[in-house]
Amino acid sequence: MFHMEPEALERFTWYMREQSALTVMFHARVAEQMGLSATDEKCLDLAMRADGPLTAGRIAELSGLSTGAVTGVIDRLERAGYVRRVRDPHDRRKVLVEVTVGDVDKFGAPFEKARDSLVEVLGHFDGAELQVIERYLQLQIETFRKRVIDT
Amino acid sequence: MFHMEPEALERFTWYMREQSALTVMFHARVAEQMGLSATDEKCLDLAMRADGPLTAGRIAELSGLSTGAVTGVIDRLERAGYVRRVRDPHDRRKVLVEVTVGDVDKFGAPFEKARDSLVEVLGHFDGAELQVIERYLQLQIETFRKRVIDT
DNA sequence: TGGAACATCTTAGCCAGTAAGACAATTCCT
DNA sequence: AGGAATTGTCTTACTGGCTAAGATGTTCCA
Repeated sequence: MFHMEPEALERFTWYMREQSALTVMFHARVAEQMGLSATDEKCLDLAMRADGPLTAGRIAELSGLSTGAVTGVIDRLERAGYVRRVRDPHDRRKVLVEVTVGDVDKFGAPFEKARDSLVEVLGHFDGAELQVIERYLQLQIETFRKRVIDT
Repeated sequence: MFHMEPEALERFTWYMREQSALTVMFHARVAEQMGLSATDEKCLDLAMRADGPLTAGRIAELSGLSTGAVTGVIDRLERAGYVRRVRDPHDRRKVLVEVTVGDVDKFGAPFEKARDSLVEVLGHFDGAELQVIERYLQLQIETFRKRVIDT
């Protein structure tokens, strides 16, 4: 455990904040590019990052929207061709939201640009350094989720 | 320059994506905690991260909202006590939006938790490793802004 | 000085959001 | 097994923020 000077912590806080703002802008770009509202893109992202298909109700929970709003979201996503409604064969009350776009990472210029810039950034580091960065990212995600989101 | 295996790139892409989703959730938490909509919080964040006070019009540009919408945003932020309207003495058409909350980082539990988890994460690295991470963050922010946002 | 350009605010109309309840399927309980 | 309670989604009525267009007040410049 290394003790950190206050100025260093301040710098890192600034990085976090900056990264955070850029991320919000990025999502706005992606949504615009895909012809979706921020809300719809957010829900689509949830559906894509999930293991299996999500139910409409689960999307409501995860997104914080009402179930009625989610009905509208899925309507629009379905009309735009990004997802498909499938009734759950085991419980026919449920509606499974299946993402129909094979590889959405390939969808839209912002994703490609993001991927490119990631490659460019990582190209500046050697193997040992990449290990440090990877450890940092894993720890950061895990800790942030545990301490900030899941509470 | 180090050549990267495809699986490693895939892992890093996943980290980016995960971080991105967590960030969006974080902003939602902050907004909720402050009693603001996502839009209002986004605009307040813009005003806080700027060097000097922003004009209403500049906030419209940066946020992508119409000027009419920004009028409403500032109304709500002002009523909630986060900002104050000040007419620009040099150009009295302009409205400068002054953030009135001294240190907004101290505002709300989510910010504190985020700060705590940052300290916790960084505590797992020694000085040399922190330098690598800092270099990574700087490069990441700079590259991402240049390649993804400013185009 | 008078008109064009500019910055913000106001207004009307629209669309997405919530809350409450309807409908359909499932589960529980006796 | 059969009716009641529960669950999951959709529908409806209503609210509120957003856009577009125009009004108002200010500055710039010929």
